[in-house]
Amino acid sequence: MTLVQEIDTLNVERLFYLKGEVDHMSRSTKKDILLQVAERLFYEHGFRGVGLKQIISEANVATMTLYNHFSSKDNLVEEVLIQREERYWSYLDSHVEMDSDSPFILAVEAHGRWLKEQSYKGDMFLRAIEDYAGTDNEIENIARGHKSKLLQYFQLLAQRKGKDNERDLANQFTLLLEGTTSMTTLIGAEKATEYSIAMARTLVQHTS
Amino acid sequence: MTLVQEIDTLNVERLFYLKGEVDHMSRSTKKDILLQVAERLFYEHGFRGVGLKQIISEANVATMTLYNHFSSKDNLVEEVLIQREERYWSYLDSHVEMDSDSPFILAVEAHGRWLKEQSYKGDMFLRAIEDYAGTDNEIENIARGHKSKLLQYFQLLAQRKGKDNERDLANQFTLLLEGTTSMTTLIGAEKATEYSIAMARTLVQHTS
DNA sequence: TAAGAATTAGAAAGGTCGTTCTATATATTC
DNA sequence: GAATATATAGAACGACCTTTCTAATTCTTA
Repeated sequence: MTLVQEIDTLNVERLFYLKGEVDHMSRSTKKDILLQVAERLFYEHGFRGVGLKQIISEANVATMTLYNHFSSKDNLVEEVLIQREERYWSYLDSHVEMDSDSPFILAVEAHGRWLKEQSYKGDMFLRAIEDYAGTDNEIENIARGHKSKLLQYFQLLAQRKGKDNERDLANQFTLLLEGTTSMTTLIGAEKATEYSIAMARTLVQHTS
Repeated sequence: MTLVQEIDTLNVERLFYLKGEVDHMSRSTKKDILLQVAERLFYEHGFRGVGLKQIISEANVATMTLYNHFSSKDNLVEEVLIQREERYWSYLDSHVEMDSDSPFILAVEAHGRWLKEQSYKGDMFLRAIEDYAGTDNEIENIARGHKSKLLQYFQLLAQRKGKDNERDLANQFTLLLEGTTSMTTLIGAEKATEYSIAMARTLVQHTS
């Protein structure tokens, strides 16, 4: 059982909410295309900066096809976030060898690769929190859920490695990842990751 | 001469661009109110999430008063960013004692106080870069200018303190500040700053 | 007090937005 | 092959957007 799977068993309700009753096998292809196109456009221009017209146009789909799969634009945003989160965790999971000497460093490296391939410009979840905060929206919940799972991830990792200050270490590494993501917008994923790995090594060595 | 002033002399064109020909003494009160209201609303709901109608309504001014002072919404965004940047730098300048033993720590602390008072939720400049990227807009230039000035700031600080790896240190501290800002959205400025200061101390001590 | 500048409320123009509707066409399934 | 589900194009809706216009009013200042 991977670390992410373990966290999921701790948060059963949230997981159920995330996966819903969706049968992944019988998923419509059109829906997948819509999710993919929407994610790209939302990420590039922001949720509010992209209209449904552009999405259906680039997805080569009729208006009603979108509304057949998603009850509203907000619902589309929600599903985009859920899909992106799943991809992020499977990415982290597949790159972090828990029994390694330094799983923390591996996590930072994996996050760096994710940035290089999927997040060259800012963080979609943070953006969702900011854009939809205070509007009593499910979107914010989903995005915040992802972030608290990140904290849990590092906390559990610290626990596994017998660190006594799990909570502090988890927060520091989450801060490090968030900083790397922001820096990617400024100096690119390559350099940002280089610096964060250097910092991570220093932290692991010199934190009680 | 403070460190920020010194950086400004290095970037004369940009400074001139920022300050323009504006005579701060004869500035209209209405304009100030508009800038203040717009900054608050833009920060809370995003540039695209706030309409001019809401801004003029909360500022208690007429539509034409806004257009008398700003040529467009984009121009309003620009001036809001410029004003916010000025406030940020005077904030940092007034809190960082350059001759201190650890000006780096002071800078992190000052940034933390800025977050607590002015940026409880994300970074306005990063957001501007993301929202307006690729649209050939002055807004992105202003926001990116602010970020590169931040890098310069730490680079100059490192240089002053006789560190040999100025560039690396500057990038690492900028990453740290950006991470703190992001974490503020998740766990609040208080705790985020606490963690970043701890990390900063570790870094200063154990980086060549 | 007279003249010029700034501000006012509100309407109007011209767009785009999210969403719904209609009517036709294409797939899928029994 | 009939029945059911899914997709199509595109018009229509009302709401909201930024920007412009008008004409009356208030403020500033010489």
